[in-house]
Amino acid sequence: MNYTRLGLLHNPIASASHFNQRLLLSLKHTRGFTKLDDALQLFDEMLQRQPPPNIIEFNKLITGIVKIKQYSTTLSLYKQIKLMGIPTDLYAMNISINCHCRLDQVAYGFALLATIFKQGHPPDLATYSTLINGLVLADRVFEAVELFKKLLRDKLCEPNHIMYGTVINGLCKAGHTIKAFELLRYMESGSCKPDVVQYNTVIDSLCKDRMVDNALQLFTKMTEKGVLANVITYNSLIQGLCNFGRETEAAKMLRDMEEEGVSPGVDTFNILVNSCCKQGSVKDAQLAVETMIRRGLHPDVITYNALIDGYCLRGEVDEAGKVLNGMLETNLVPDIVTYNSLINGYCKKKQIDKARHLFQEIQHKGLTPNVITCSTMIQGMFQSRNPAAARELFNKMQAKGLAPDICTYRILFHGMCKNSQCSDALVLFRSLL
DNA sequence: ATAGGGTTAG
Repeated sequence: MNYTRLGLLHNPIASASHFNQRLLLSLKHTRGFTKLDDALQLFDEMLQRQPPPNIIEFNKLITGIVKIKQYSTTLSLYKQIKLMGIPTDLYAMNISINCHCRLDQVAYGFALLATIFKQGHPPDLATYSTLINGLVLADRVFEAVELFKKLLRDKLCEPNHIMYGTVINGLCKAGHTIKAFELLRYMESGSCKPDVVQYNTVIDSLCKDRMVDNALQLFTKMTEKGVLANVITYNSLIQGLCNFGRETEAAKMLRDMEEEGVSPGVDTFNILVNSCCKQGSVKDAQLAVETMIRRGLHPDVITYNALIDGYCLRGEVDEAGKVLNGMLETNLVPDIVTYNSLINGYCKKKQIDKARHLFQEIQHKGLTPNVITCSTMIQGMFQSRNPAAARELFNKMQAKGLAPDICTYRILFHGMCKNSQCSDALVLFRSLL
């Protein structure tokens, strides 16, 4: 037995995580943190200026903060602006409404709408679009459509393509692709012609509904109408074709897009890489990655995750470890998905101790195991004939507020039965009904 | 001239 080869230092995973800790540390001082800090510092400085800057200047700065999804921060900044007696405008109101909606507080958004009215200024298209989108985000699509209809009926505004797009998106998200398609047709017949965004929304939704041929038809029609497809259009179609085993057509679509002068992006390649891996051909996936690099595109976390998962599914966890090292060399930070794949890989190879080790380590690193992480570990524990440990983790995950999903239960019942605990499994099952 | 909508990955 060669103990050196098994030693921690030579374990790609172990050395990789050491590397990763350094990365996490350096990250704190580069991205995110300081950027927001800088913005906040500038904000304080602006607030103290005499006379204070225009609200437009504040809005500009705050827009950047919204872009990095700091919605609560944004709202507290507006509160400060208000306290300083600086007059706000409709832009500020709309940004605030959007933040409330993103924070799952649509009701506050509508409260701000009332404020706008009280101040005697009419809301604009952006106000309404934001609120409609807020209802969509809250899974209240029916109300979103009702609001939209009311605006049309009462002639409160003339919808533009963004408002139509918001409603079309809502209908798609709620599973009403056909209704969305009808609204798109309505746009085509009216004066506010659909642009590529509305077509993309419906095309993507058709693909997800397994109606790839209808999506392709719509794509053709859109092109005939002179609306140019963009990279998102092609991504949706390529994804749709790959999902239903039509890889050859997907490859042709890739050639077509290039002929049309639309360059595939990292996302486009990720779809292909992922599709190759899912089909079990990690080698082809590697080739796709080489192609993307040759074209000057940089693989991202998703690219690496797909490769790692591809190897792990085949039980080739050592190969996956090599990919992980390559990922770290490019300064990319593995996320929970990366580790879920690796844990799964170890479990598949019956190396439950390594899986456990990784499970511990990600928590030290500040990553939170999710339902998939726990379910994977539970499955591994059953497979290594340790039903007690499996049950313990099952209880622990719930104690930590992680609700088991249907997969967890499937794994649990299957594992218990396989470990001669059929009657216990049945009792547990009954208790769930 | 500052706000609101679309795709992908696990």
